[in-house]
Amino acid sequence: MRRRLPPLNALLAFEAAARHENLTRAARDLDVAQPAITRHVANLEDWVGSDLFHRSGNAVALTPLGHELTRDIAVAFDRLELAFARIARTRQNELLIGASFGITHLWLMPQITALRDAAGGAAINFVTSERYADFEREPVDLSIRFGTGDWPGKRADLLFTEKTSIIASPEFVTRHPELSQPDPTPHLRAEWLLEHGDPHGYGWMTWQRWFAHHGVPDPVGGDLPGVANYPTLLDMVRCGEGIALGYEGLDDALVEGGQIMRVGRTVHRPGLGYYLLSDAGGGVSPRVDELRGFLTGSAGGVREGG
Amino acid sequence: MRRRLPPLNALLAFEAAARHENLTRAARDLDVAQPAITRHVANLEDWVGSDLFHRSGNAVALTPLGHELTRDIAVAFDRLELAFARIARTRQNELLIGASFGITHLWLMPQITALRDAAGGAAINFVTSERYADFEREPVDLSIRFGTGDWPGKRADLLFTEKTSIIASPEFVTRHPELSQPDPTPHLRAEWLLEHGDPHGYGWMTWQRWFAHHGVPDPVGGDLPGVANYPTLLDMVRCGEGIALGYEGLDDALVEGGQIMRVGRTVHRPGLGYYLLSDAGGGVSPRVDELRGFLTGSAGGVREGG
DNA sequence: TCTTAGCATAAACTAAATTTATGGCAGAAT
DNA sequence: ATTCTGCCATAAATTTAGTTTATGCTAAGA
Repeated sequence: MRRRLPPLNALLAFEAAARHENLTRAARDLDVAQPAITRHVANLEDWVGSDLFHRSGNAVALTPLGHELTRDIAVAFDRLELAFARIARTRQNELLIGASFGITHLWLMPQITALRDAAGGAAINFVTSERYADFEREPVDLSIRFGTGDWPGKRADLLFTEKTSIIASPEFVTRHPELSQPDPTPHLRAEWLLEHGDPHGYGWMTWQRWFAHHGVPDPVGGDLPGVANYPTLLDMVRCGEGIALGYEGLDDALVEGGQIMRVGRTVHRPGLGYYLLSDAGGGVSPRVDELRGFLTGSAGGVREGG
Repeated sequence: MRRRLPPLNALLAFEAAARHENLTRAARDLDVAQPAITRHVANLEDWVGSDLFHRSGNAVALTPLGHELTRDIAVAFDRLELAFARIARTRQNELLIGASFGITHLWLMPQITALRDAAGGAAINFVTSERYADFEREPVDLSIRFGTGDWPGKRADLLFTEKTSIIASPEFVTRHPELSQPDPTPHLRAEWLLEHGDPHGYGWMTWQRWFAHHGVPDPVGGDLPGVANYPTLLDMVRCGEGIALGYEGLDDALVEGGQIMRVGRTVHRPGLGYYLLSDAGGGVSPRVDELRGFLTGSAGGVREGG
């Protein structure tokens, strides 16, 4: 198994040149003289066998091929940077966890003390974002994501499977008796619906999907304006501003406290749920293993379909 | 935005050394003398600030840190290799599509001629595997995967949302009248059930999930032995060897031909489905764009919830 | 037309990578 | 025990790849 790779330093120079679309600036960026870049780029073009830049006298512009390569090279370099950034943090006994606002505030924060204990002295930091792609850009040791469990190259441990139901404040339900029917879905009105923002790409349950699943025509024409994060959404429901889709595991505290209630039948989409992602290899930092064990245990050791 | 990366050639040497856990063989692998490797590894260890190998006189063994780094570095190099492999194929006017056996045989092959036309002269090749992770190891231009649409760094176009139902041969149904009931799920017997192999990780509908979704106790204790691929599964159902879960879009031909029939209610898990994956940047090869356009169109231009 | 920004080329130079040569350590074989 | 073998480390010599300095050319803008 012998690798077939171009000269790596040429890649570095090319990537910088592509980033700036300007060889001189790339040279400044990398702290070398301009002809060094010229040479590296020419070298790479030679290796590839095609031009990566169009030349027009005093300027360069990426060819389509150059564009494609740049993306792939940048991704590879990003990975390397991340890997080294993460081990640097590990040696400082820090742990970074990535999760959405909802998971962070509604599930991680309430058990923060136990979490710190489980991490055995490591400092735990969070990076919260509604865009899971962001976790690929941070040196996270663990992250929590919604999906099917299919993340190539990652270990994925199931935390909870998705179980959703309509949630509303008790006042809202008494004001609208149709919500107390066995299946309130056909009676929902567009103006009641509150949505968690831009979740289509992750397969989260949306109102659109809710109606599709129930075979009921969607009372909303297109997309609903989304609330920025899930805790805010729950707050709005609590205050009676409308109804939303509640996730078991995230709305439990409010339900048990009687501030919101679930109406109608709970929908279970088995195969979908929140997963705890970590590095596939495992065994790197015992801290990570401990924390993973604690978190999966804390989720109730839920098994699929359970 | 200045990158903070270790000397790249040192990474190359280290990765080879780690792969072999033997500096001498790494040197042979890279066609250099052994001390070159020693030097590079020492160099990298210096940069990182920790040992990556344990030394014991005449042998080396990776430290945990070394292991972790190796994985990450290898992934990054794999990406680079793939990127260059792909552009090499592109220049030979070849297109590579990755898909499961089921998708390949039941959906792509029947429209192969149109496909070739859409690709405008490019040679189309397929890599079929039931393990989606394999597509990360091949220089595919397009791939078809089941999931939520959340693939960071990739463009994902929805082909079909998941709609599943129980399928059986007409003979099987007449032999077992309970299958003709409005909801046959509670009456299914464990010995009838045929399963598509090892699909848990992708969120595919399995019998376990089917029963969980219907709130019916699973008649099977644990896992069912899986049939290796979906076309075979359909064949077995057609021959009356049992019943299975049929995917709309894949079993259509057999259903329309009357060789199998769907019984009971179709389950729609909106948010899950087959997606066409391509490079996020786009615009690289016009062939790819054309083919993507053709395929999404061929899937009926299904929109979510439709 | 002149100026400016930017790339290419050539030749000189430098530093980094590599090799050759050698020594030492550990485990296997005698 | 002793020898042999495989393997890593170190040092000094050497090569090559990367880099710089110097310069010329091109196109766009003042």
